[in-house]
Amino acid sequence: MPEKRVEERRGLPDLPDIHEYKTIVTRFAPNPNGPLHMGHVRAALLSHEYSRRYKGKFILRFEDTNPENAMLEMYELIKRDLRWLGISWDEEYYQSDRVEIYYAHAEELIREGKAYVCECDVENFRKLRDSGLPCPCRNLTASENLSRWRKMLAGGYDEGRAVVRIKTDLSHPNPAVRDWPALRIVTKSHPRVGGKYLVWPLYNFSTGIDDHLMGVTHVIRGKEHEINEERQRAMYAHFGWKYPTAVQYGRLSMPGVELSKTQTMQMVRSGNLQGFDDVRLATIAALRRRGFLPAAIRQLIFDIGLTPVDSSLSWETLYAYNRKFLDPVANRYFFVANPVKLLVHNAPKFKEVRLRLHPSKPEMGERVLPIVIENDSPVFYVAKDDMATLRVGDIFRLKDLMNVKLERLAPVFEASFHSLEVMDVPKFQWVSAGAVVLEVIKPDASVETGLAEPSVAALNVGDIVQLERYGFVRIDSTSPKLIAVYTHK
RNA sequence: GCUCCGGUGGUGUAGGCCGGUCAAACAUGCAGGCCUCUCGAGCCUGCGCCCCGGGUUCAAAUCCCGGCCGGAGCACCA
Repeated sequence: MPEKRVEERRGLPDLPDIHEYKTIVTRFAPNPNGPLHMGHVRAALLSHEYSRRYKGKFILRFEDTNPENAMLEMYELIKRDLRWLGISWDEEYYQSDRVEIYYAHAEELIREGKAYVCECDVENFRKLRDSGLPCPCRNLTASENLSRWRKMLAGGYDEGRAVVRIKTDLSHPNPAVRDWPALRIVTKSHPRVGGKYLVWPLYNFSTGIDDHLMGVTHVIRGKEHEINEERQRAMYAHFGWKYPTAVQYGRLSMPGVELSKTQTMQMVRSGNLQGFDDVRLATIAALRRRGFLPAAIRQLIFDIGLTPVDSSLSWETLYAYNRKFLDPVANRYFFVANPVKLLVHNAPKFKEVRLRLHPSKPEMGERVLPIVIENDSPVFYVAKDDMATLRVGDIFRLKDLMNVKLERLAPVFEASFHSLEVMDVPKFQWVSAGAVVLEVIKPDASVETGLAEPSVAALNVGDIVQLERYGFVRIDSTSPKLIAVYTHK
């Protein structure tokens, strides 16, 4: 019993009002106008997790009611990202397939005098709204509004000339919720449904209606939606619906990382970034490419939890979480960045050495590092930076092999054999025969080239390994060149 | 400017609704040690926090008021 308490403390808190509903229903409702990033994933993971905890239902709903920015390729990318994160959904909807439903509800409100078609110039409307006054259209009869509505649907208005507004209390303290717009005219063709519709619902209208129709019980969303909740509540009152339980969380930021979708899209288009999975981004696609594990991202998001306070997340924290999951499963290999040649004289003529793939898990197997011998001396490549720490006469160890004494720095590094047994001297990774060229893309998108031990050539794209004393790395491509992406230390 | 919301170690969270058991917990970070043929992992020790000021109370991180600071929104985007 006491242990259970501790368990519960460490996990997510319970959702409010869970006993008011027989089945808990949550949803994730992305706009397919850009790639998913850490900020979105928070809503997705939390919503999904709660639906599973309470054995409820989880809905994926694409909110693509703005033909101006919906992107066809994003639907699949988003689904792929979600699946990768371990998220499965029970129902899948596209708002662009539900336009008729929104029309029916709009018409109902208009007929009942709870909404009206406004032909006012936006600026005039705002002026009136801000002083709490109705615009001329508001007082039209229901039948006048109905004919305006039919005119809208029939294409009788140009873009921007008419909008359906939901009536609210004009004295609401926040002008932004007064008579908010629910549907507008967009002539641009929609990437999924083409030019089928001219009238498109705005966010609050379609989201509000869908949440009710789909039986959503808990809406988990960022606090930037607080005002939207108020707007939607006004509409729910018109329909006589009960508003779901809303939970909001604060903004998630990552210092030095661009999370904004519009900014990201711009940089991708302008060529400043190489794609949605550019290593400098915190999109899910980029994190996957860099070698982050879904489990690490899930754990981190759950630990951040549901607070309404803003939180800023550093890469360091992300690294720490990922390392915890990666370290036990990643194979180890030798890699030397910026290699320099090293000759060792008078050394035993080893042809190869067998090493564990994981230092504390012999069951993971071994790999072989062959050694080439030229003119009676074994030849190695070691990292330039490592050699820079030494002076002539210093003793160092070629890790897992032998200790040597540095004899001369030029024209090539030369050392003499010292001993075999492990000594308390610097230990450097090395490669020799069969080493393969490996390019590593660093987090700032720069590239470092080096030599990796032969076994690295047999790795597959997607494998995440540790290059000892260098860092974790995910194999990004194997041909024509062997390229890895640096994950973190 | 207006309307909301929030402020716990460097960072991320727990605790706050139901004041005392909170000179405050966990993770990460940083410092040191142990271990290890990796500058990784693991283990141990240490550092470090209740925004400020009043009030209520025997007692406040927790309740109230004020201030300061931060955030969100004020789109015919989502």
